[in-house]
Amino acid sequence: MRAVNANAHAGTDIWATEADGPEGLDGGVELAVSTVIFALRPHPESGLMTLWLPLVKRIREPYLGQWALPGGPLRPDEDLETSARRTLLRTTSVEPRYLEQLYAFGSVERSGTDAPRTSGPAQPSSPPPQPETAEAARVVSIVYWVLVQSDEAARAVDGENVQWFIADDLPPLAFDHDEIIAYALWRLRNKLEYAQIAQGFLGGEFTMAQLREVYEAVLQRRLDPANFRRQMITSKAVEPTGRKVTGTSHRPPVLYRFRTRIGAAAPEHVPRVRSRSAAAPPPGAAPAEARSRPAHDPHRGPGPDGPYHDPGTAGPAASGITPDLGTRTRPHTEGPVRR
Amino acid sequence: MRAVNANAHAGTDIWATEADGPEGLDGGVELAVSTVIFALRPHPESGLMTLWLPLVKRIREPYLGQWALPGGPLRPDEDLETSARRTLLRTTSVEPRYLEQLYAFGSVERSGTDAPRTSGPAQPSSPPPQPETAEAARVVSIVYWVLVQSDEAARAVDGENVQWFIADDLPPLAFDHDEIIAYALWRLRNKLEYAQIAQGFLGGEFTMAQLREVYEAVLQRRLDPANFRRQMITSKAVEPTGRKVTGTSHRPPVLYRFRTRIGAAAPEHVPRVRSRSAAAPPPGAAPAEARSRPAHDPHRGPGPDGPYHDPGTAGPAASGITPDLGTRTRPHTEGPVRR
DNA sequence: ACAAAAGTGTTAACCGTACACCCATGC
DNA sequence: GCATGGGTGTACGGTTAACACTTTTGT
Repeated sequence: MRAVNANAHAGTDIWATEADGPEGLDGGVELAVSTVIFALRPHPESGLMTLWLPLVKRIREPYLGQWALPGGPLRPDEDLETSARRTLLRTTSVEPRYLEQLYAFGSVERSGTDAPRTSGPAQPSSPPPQPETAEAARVVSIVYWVLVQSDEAARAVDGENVQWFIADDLPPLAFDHDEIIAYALWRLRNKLEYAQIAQGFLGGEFTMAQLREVYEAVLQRRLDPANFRRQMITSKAVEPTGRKVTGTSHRPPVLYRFRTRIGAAAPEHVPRVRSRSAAAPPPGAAPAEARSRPAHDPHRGPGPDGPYHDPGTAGPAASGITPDLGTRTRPHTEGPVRR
Repeated sequence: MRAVNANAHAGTDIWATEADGPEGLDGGVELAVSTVIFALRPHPESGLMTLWLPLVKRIREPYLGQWALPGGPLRPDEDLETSARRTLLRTTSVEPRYLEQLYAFGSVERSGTDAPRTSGPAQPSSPPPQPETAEAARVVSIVYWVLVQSDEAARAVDGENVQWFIADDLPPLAFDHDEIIAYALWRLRNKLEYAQIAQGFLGGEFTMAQLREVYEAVLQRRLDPANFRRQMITSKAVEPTGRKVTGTSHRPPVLYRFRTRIGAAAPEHVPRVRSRSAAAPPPGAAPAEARSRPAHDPHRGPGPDGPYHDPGTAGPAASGITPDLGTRTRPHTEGPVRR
């Protein structure tokens, strides 16, 4: 790669060859930035750590009164990421521990009115005739996903129109936000397996059990403590701080920290790693790149990353899609298996 | 995932809680869609298959005369992907075999003028003061990457202002297009390892040698023919058609086909797989998600996918980042190693 | 002592890798 | 027959996955 113009930026991406005259410059297309914010909190019933996210109640017509993702129009003097951070602050008053662009949603149909929108996932097909409601301008939403530390999120009380919900059990949502969230969830779960984003939910120091709890909560499956520890240690992702936790009524656990901090904004390129059965992503909605896992997330900037997973097809190299991390479900607290 | 409002679409992503009045609705922010188009052609010197991509010469002021990615403004009645396809047709007259959203680039600085744009990769930092050139509206570019079949691309002759270049040896580019291409290249190479996008360069039938040639060209390393074949076969990615190629001056090779076709548009969630040393992505530019591994690419729609790779950090599960595919470099045509 | 969780060891199965070797065809 | 890929066999080594076992603390 020969970066001739080092640090080139700016970019109008011009229709260089187009002899097009004034041509409709985004006539009527608005740009919004939305955010999917994740935090871990104990489940009200089981008490197990679970994924939660905040939604805001709409106070305008299209979908008035329904729940939607926090977001807003992009300001002319504001970067996309900055806009996402501003939304985060505004709705939850907490700082992001991890932030990354998810995807740009721009179907013509995903406009304002909750009209027809016939059926079937966003298939290529032909542009369906617009519903009656003529107004409602077209909006392209660039969505970011964010991780916030659990205890921080706990402090932030729900505001007037803001409320936290369990990510896997949401109320009816406005627009295509259910698909967006499904995609974000998929990305989070996928990326957790190859990138060190778990620290997005943790503080600077933590025990192996806490780290494992994050993985178990996000991946929704139990992990073998012994294998999990070894993998985290041998992967060089974490290192012991030397300190311990006392007063636990059992052997005092050692505290660990991540060797490298994850940023919160640029596009990144992550090396893919593994993946379990690669649960097919939500059929309808989301972006493409995400599968993969990509691994990666340099600037958190561009790119869906990676290693995301595909709708179903494995890849050539995908021959051995095998489990990973602490693997197996292990008896744990249920049944008289062990001992 | 409880899809309450099945197939919800539309979406203005409203600043629901915002009590903001008329507030600057995208005052001056324009939306463009650009495309990074890849095709394989033999290298003029070595004759080896190499990655090429078409660029267009700018005919307007910011960066007049320089090479840039094909693209144009988003039409109000056009989907993002449709816009990308239109650009592809316009510049190369070929059909896409694979198409996926790469990332949305929207830094405030990446505007029109090739002014200051100080230095350093797009770091969070504070918004640098705008250069003198007051005009040049701000543009947010949603970039797609596309794969076209080699022989098709070969037919398309270079137009007036369109010319194909070797992907790893490009001329100075306008705007931040060099970073965008670097990111797209990273994504292509990364995704090839876990998704079946190789068919984006091939026809319906091909020999193992041709398929391997695609991998070797994109990944820029030789693969062991024996192991490569086994992996492709056992991964169920391809299957023999029963037909053979004759007149080869050696044992006639069997023809294969992919078991599943890759689409060309929705966001996808791809299961991550492996990755070699996970070459760090280009520092400056790109998106975040891309790294990794990611896996997945449902709709080609949203999300960087995958398995992208990260700038450097491996993931927890990334413990065993090992090679894959046919592996090793193998003597091949050089030196008297074999036989 | 006992419970409970932290942490260590061990082993079988699987997969990636390397590389020797056989096969089929044109010249 | 011989050169040239196409295609098969196989053994080594590293990693994963499962699970038994030891350590350390509070009560």
